[in-house]
Amino acid sequence: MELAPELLEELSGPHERSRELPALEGAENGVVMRFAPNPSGPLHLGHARASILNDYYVRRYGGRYVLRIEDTDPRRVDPEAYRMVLEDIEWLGLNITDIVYQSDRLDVYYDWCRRLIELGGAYVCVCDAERFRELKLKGKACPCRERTADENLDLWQQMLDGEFYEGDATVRVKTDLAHPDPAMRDFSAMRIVNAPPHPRVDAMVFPLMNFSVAVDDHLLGITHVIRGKDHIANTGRQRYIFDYFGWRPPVYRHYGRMGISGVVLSTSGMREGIRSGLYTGWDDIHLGTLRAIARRGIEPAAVRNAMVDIGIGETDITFSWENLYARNKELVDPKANRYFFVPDPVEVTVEGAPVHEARAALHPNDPSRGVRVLVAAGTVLLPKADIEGKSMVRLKDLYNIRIAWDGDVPQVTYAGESLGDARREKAPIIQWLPADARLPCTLHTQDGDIEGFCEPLVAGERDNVVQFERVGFARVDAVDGGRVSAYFAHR
RNA sequence: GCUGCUAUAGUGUAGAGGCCAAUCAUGUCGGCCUUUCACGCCGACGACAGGGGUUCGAAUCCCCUUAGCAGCACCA
Repeated sequence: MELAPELLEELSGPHERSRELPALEGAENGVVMRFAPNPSGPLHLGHARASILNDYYVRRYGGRYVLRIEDTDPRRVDPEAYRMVLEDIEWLGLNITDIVYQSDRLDVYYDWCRRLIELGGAYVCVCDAERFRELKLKGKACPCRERTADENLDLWQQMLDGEFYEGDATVRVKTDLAHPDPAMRDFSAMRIVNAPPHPRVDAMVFPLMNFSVAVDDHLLGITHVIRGKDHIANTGRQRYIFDYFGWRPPVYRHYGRMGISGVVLSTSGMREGIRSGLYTGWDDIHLGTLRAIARRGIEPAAVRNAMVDIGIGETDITFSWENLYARNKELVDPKANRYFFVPDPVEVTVEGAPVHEARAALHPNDPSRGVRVLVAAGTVLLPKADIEGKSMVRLKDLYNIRIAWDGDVPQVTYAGESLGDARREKAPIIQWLPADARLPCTLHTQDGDIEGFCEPLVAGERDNVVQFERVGFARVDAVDGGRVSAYFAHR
């Protein structure tokens, strides 16, 4: 039998099952796109949307995908972040073809800045920033605007020669002081930063984002830019630079704001929390970093599918953890082995029970994977919350027990093996563990840690996502001296 | 305040004047299956922000209102 190609594709992985996004104008012959993070910390869900959406279109149309590290603000560069950003990109599986560090390109920016000044498109402003702001809001020119190109060239050289201190001079792009949006008026292109020193380059004059971005987008041949709408004003500013040089700007798409609840997202907030001990590190599960959700057992393809589902709409949205979990579950459910985890355990001896060997499938939909063998010799561990108030329960894959309550002390007796009996009495079927074959296990959740025990075989699942039956999916993070540490993903 | 963008079910999304008493996913609720409250299957619930226009006809076009968001840095 022949399989249809689209079926084959589906069998090849859950990767491309997501919906189709709108076409990009002018992309038919391939695209050059970019992901341009600032190396101030590891990547988070906000970065994931930007990078995956761009990645999506590069894969769809073919072309190059440039990773551009935007490290032109020494104050906002964390040397560690260079490594973390690369790690996170690899985790996401982005199809990066080129890597560019802006700190390697300062001479390029200096050169184009000089040309812009020669063209009369920029001037060196030595006004106090506050003073300039007042003038700008009134739509008035500052005195520096009248200087000739030659005078500006001199001042620019002085900036490069270190004859100005930080804050005393800046290069401004001449735009339109009457522009209805004050945000467009004569924005800065170059500035001086005396301290801290840049970790990668010995320099004091740095381009501001709008200048370096415009220059690089042109020089790198970027054809399409997909970014958040917080950049709309920047697009307008960058347009001036393109116009001065007669360059053709890329096609821009600005998607709406994405609110993410329940986690900390701001880099400064995360850093402070880590410093103060509130968080264990960049992968603390209360953070929205990719390494944090990876630790929780969320797969990169789930993030990708969730982001493509969200798309590039201009509407502001709230990110749905629920939807992400659903995406993850469809990936993880077929793979995850099943095990028993007994939270908040009660140890009981089952009166009259024969020694019995339970054979529980590692995966109910895939018998070929085999079974876990659990031997119940009479004393077992049961999840307290599941037996409270019950008179009969069935221990899954084992036998039925009857519970008589002496106050809050359960008296447990053997009630036969019949599954039919359990069904007739509507006895819940619950997980359990032999008292003598168990591993202490901590299940870390965002709401706190749950202590309990799990099957010994879980020790062999380090770094895998497993399903603790009736509890949910969890990633086995560490196995240390017979103790299991797992992170809850979702039900 | 100024400038601009957006507004479809709980959440995300499709829809570019008639094919929409509005798509898909997720969710919730029922049912089936099942030695997990997983997976799978079946069914149900649930939305065009409000008001005016234009048109034979509007979720789709225009205006107003309301709401949300973004920018107004010598950050990215």
